Amino acid sequence: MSAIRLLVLGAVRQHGRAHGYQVRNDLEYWGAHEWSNAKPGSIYHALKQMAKQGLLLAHEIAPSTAGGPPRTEYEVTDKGTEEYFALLREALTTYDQKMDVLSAGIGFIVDLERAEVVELLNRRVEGLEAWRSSVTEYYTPEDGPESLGHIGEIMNMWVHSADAGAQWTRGLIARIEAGAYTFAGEGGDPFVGGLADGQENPYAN
Amino acid sequence: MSAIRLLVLGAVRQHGRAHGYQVRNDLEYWGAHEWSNAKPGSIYHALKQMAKQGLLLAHEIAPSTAGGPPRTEYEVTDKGTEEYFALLREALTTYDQKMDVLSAGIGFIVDLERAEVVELLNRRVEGLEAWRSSVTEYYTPEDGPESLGHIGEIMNMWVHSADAGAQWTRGLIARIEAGAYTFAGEGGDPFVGGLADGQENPYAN
DNA sequence: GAGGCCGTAGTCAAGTTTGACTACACCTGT
DNA sequence: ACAGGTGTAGTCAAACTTGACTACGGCCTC
Repeated sequence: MSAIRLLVLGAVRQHGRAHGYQVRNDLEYWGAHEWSNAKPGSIYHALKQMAKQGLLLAHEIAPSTAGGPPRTEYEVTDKGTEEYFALLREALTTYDQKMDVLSAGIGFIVDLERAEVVELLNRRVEGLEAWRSSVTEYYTPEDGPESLGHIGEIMNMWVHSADAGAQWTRGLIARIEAGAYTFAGEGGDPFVGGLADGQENPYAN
Repeated sequence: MSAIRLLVLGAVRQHGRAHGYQVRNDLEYWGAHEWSNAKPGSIYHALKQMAKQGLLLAHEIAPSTAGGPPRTEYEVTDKGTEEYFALLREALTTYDQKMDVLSAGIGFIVDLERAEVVELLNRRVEGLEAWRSSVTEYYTPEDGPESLGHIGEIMNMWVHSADAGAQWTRGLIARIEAGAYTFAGEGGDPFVGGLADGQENPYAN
């Protein structure tokens, strides 16, 4: 899974209804173009594709109010919402080393309830630990680690990075259990990481 | 940069002359299909593409000796060797979080000289540290980290992972400086992570 | 000895990603 | 008033990736 669908679905969902350029701006505001494949072409492609698959509803819209060509606005359908939450849960749970997907998941984490988030992250830690031991078994065979030569350093890096990932995840779990942030179903203002409609982007170049 | 070109160039280079299936097998032996995009289609595509670009020389070869369709053998050209070392150096130096590229670089690290490797890895650590401080400056603005809400956790993850990467790199540098492994220009058998011509792959499924 | 399976070697169409490009409207100075 | 810059919105071809598929020979088995 690539991060783009989750990012685009989440961005559209936060606006209720959004056109491509708005999504593109939101994602740039999050720095997503730096840690994921959220580039213009990919964003517009994802929008069209998901509209074709019924995850988004496309409204043809008259020429923009702010210059430029006419634009298409999108809305998330029920099916799209289902897909969104499936992707979000998967992003938080899977323990492979895809930083972009995990980052996207963290960005939308407050759309889930606190208890579920803790459970998903715990599953992530478990997966990471299981994977770690399967790797160390593989690269510490009876004939000793030297048999792998410098190739063993690759495994070493994986293990190191799995450990770091598990440690970070445990820290996040602790913060969340201690009451940090406001999650779904907890009243209060949900934190929205997007740009309001007229607000300018302070981080744009 | 994706890891595939480096992997394919390196694999062909180790054999001197290799056909696609051989490369595919080598990469599977290294587990590369698990941590990179080294899947059949990508491998054959990379071979053809690089042949078209003059990085590889393609020899049309008669029907295979072991059943199956006729095969094409490839050889790395001078231009390809240049590209190979450029990619290898870049893979070891750049500090972005692409595990697949770095893994591929580690796999071929002994094709460089020990002193250069240490220098490249030191550059990697420096880059990581510089990037870390630029991120922490960005997400600890004067109005405090709270302004970012849970989005700050994304930055936190990056920083955590940069720290882990730097720490692992320092460990590797120490092992290499202490004399581990045999590098280019040091005589001795270079460690070859490939399969010899008739050898079967013990890790194939 | 024929049918089926396995290993070898590679192809292909469909989908995705990339980065440069287009097209339009507003603003700004001269 | 109009040339050029800037911001808005999106398109496009080329490249890359994916995973399922083809095609062929040898081997086993009944």
